[in-house]
Amino acid sequence: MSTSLEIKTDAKGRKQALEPCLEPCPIERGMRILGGKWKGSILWHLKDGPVRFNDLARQLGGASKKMVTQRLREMEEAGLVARKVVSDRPIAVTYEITDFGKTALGVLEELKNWSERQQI
Amino acid sequence: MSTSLEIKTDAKGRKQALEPCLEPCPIERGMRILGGKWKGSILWHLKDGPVRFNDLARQLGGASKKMVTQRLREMEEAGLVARKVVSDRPIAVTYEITDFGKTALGVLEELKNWSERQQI
DNA sequence: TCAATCAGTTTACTTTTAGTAACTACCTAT
DNA sequence: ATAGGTAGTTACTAAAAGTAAACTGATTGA
Repeated sequence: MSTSLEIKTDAKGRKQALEPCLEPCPIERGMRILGGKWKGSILWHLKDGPVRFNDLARQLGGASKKMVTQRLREMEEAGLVARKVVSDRPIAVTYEITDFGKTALGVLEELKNWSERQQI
Repeated sequence: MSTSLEIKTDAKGRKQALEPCLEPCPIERGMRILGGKWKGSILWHLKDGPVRFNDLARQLGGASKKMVTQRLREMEEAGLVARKVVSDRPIAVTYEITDFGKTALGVLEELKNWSERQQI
């Protein structure tokens, strides 16, 4: 009476999944790119324009610099953000969202709206 | 030249964030509810109707029963899924998505579509 | 000179998560 | 009796994620 069509019983009566969710199913894959702690928030903070490292760390009050650095590196590697050295002399670095990063904003927008609908 | 309006320099020249992202900002809150490993996939598998524990574990090939149990408990507590004992005698349990759980499907749909657009 | 800013890095831990594999306990069919 | 099903637990390990706080090394302003 199970509604799932994906479980089959073979000739010898053994059960097996026909379409086991291969480890990188789209939802898991997406979660691994956007789902780390702070990643969503970082991307969201960059959506209106480039932000400098320390400003970002301050806005994410609660995340340590190490965390922010680590996440930014991962996100750089994933192509979601770009690091730009604006000037040395007084060294200045900004992080900005890439075109690819922008494609993820829709997901975050949905997530944000959804969270906000749950009043707690 | 920073584009962010949220950083202010006080009377003594010290910088501070005006709107630091309070730890539970909507995006982080949402991620904590939907973002655990396997949670998204579990919810997605339940979207077409109730599924039994072992079927679910099989479909999530890769997740151990322990993981599946743990996630299901958390999701039950969050009100995303409901556990129903269908029969004892031959014991049978199904998990089904709640109305609240259904409100999260939009987010997952977006995430899934987004992931699928990145061909890798 | 002293203090503070920039953008991090490093150290030294602690906590959380994920994972395997074996086990419970009960039911059913061979 | 044995093998397989149901739905989980338990014990233990390994890896990942997180923390605070100190430290670079250069610059800038009082």
